[in-house]
Amino acid sequence: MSRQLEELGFTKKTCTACGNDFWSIGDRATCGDAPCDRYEFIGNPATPKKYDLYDIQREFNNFFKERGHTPITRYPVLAKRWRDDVFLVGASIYDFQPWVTSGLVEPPANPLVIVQPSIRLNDVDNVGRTGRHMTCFTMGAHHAFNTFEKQVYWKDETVKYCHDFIKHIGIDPKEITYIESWWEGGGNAGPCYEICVRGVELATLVFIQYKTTTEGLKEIPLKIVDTGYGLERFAWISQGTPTAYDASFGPVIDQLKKLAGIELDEYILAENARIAGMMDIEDIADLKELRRRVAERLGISVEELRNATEPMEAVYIIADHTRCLCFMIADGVIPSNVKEGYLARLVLRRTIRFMNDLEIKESIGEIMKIQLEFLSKTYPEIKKQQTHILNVVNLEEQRYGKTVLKGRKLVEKSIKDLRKENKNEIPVSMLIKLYDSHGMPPETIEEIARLKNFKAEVPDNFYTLVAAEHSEENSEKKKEVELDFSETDLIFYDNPYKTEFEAGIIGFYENNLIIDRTIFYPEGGGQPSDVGFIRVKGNKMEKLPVLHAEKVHGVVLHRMNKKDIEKLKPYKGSRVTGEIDPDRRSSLTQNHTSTHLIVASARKVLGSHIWQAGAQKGVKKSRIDLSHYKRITNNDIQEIEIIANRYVMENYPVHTKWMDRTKAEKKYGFNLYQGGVVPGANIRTVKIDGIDVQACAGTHVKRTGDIGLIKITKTERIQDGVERLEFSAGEGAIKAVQSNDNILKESSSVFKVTSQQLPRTCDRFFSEWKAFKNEIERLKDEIAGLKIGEITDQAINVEDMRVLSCVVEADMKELMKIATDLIENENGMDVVVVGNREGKIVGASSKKAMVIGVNVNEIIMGAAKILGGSGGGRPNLAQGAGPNSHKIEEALKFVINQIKSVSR
RNA sequence: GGGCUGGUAGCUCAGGUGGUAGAGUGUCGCCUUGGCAUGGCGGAGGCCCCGGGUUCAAAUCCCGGCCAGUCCA
Repeated sequence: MSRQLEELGFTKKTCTACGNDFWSIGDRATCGDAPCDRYEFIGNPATPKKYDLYDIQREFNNFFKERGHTPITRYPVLAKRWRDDVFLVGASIYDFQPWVTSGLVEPPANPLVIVQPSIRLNDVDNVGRTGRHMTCFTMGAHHAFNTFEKQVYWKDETVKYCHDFIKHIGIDPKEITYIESWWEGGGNAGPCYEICVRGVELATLVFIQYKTTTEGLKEIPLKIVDTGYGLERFAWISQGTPTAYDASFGPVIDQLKKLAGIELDEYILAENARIAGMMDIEDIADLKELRRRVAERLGISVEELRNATEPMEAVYIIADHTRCLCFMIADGVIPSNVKEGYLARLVLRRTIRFMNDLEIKESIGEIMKIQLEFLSKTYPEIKKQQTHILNVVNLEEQRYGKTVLKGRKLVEKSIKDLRKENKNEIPVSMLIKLYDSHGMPPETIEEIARLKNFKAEVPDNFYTLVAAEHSEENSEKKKEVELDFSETDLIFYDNPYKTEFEAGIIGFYENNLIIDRTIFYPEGGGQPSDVGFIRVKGNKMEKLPVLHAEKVHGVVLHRMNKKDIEKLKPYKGSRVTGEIDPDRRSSLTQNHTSTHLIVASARKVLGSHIWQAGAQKGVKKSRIDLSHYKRITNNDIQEIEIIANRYVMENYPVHTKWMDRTKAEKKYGFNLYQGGVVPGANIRTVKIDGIDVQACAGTHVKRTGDIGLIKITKTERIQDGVERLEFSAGEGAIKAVQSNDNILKESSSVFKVTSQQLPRTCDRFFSEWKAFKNEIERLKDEIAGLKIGEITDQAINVEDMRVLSCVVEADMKELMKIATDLIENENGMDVVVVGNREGKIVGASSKKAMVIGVNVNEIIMGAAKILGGSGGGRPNLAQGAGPNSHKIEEALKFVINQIKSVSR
């Protein structure tokens, strides 16, 4: 590891401050990294020439291109495009994991150079405040992938390249230190050098040679040079600006300053960045400490410092976040409440909050335009997505507005409720609840409370407390099945329409038969397995059903009934014939090709951001999940349906072809992985000319015309940002249409109208029904009034109360009306209890009766007990019922007796 | 994928512990005024999201579903 450095005149030393080993030219006590050394470049650039971020990117690319590296265009920041273990690209090496780094797939070039925008959100709180943290940064990297057969270059050359590049841009080698360290990440590990100049770490050179596993480090067949140059830092050190932000996106900051009407205090910023550089900032407590130290150094109070710096920091945060959002959304992230979409929403809402702090009147779309304008010069692909980005951002802003408005009302109500309880502070538990369930940022709650002269204190560890609310769930890990069989030959690929075949039995695993070749499609890629039969060749044995097929490490397991497996066991090594259910296969095939057509149509109708987020094919119906930032309207669905069916009618051939993964990616891009990330060095491409290409292992029709008909039957919002379409293909589609037809016919026959008239008829019936309902209500009221006249003379006097207790021909509703009317309408009644022949009773009482001590609910309860049921209600109005309706007179007598006993 | 909210009049929302569905706003009519702004009075407008269950009784309690919001991985 050291030969090259020695050759360059470096010697190894130990840092007197941190104890790490490092290399440098000449005498030196400290390692060159913060906090052992402080920033020495602010206001004092380390290079003779000033580089902006674009200059340094070009310089970096050209430097390595001239030295035999092939430049590769950047990958999308949405890592999901080719891998399913992380959401976003956090470093250039993510582009090549796991296929290239595992040695399975050839790299796109070797050696290569790439300038990769990368996103890391774990330090989002530090952004804008430390002068160096960003959510989105540009990682320059040169990579070499060394295999046993092909050695490209390793440590010595890497160090030399790095050294030469730093020298090339004009930094004095005496200022460079190489700190020896160890690196781990993304499932790989190896020794590394951290390269520092004037207190700032500019690059890391990693020599990956291990895989990190639960059992520890495992050597991998490849030796990978993984370098990472923080290009923003290079721009910063070359310009000597107070912060890395000014150096990286100064023009955006200038415009934001104008909009917000603020000036930056370069002196404070520089001092802040210098001190921040000395600190390892991880949480809010660290940030507070940073403020304290900066204030002390400047000789002002923390309060004064905060007032001075917060607006500047907000500008930096907005500039940083909008840049991050541009990449995210341009590359296909749709803001939502889950996964990477949630991360985008988080950043977006944070941006809006800081815009509000600065009282910027413009919408976030306007701010994004500034950023887009700036980025478009370097990234034309972002410019292309401008309309889409602005659509998404504007919609999100509206949504956030609604959320905050709702939350604000909730907070105001909560304060009101708390005041009633004589409290003057919002408890932390409520802050957590408001944030967790309603998305109210605690700072916003604090602000509202302050306006209402109410207290609310957000603890420093607020987000830790929120996290504690969420109990940990443990994910079950699937048991790895170890099989010692050679891979099964999948003959359905060569002969997709074949339904019978012959093969040899090579073994058994649990309830599964293993044969050397098969036409059974094993479940995968959202396509269910084939089913069918197997029989021993030339034997009189009956056909044995195959229930299911799945592929484990290339071996297809044919699941069968246990008794059938036992029957087959003696025939190991024999030949078998097999057949699959042809109708099932043909339906699944039609359904599968249809998914490709529907996704392609959806992209056409809704935009190129449409991405398949999952799919499940079936015989009768299938479904696909599409990423889209709003609900798909019925109009859109119908248009998608028409285009998909047009593709069918135009009868395109469907080409399938096995291709080298890297070559396929180069040719078709990541749209290949629309249907999900597929494994392996070689991938099978399914191409419908001019419409769609996907990496797909499923079975497909020869020509789109074979599908027959595609019918989208249902849409459903399965998540924010993901819409599910259900559809049927071929005969299934016809059946779906017929079933809709039946529903229509059945419904219209109920009304005895044609189906064309159905909507109008339904509407008419419904409004008539409502009108009748109201009419009945009114009539019951009237009837109750009439019945009152018939019974008032049955009232008796108990002490000085008028009491009525009798049977009336009336239903529950009428009984209620009678009882309440008699009490309320100044008939002089004090207690009324009425019952009917069905065993229902209702009682009501006047205030006077209640003062005397008559509680109708208790009386009714007792009376209902006589009826064999129960009842209750409020002291002035109660109801009850029971099955022994013939005892109604007895119950009513009981009522009188009760009132008498109470009034005495 | 998991957790937590919510779904009631056209709109915004109330409805401790099951017991006659409410307010504000809008709408319509009448009154006040020379007319308007306004003010007063009155009316209409509810499958209390859907489907089960518990109960004498469910907007309310329980289970399932649909829709929306939100936090976390």
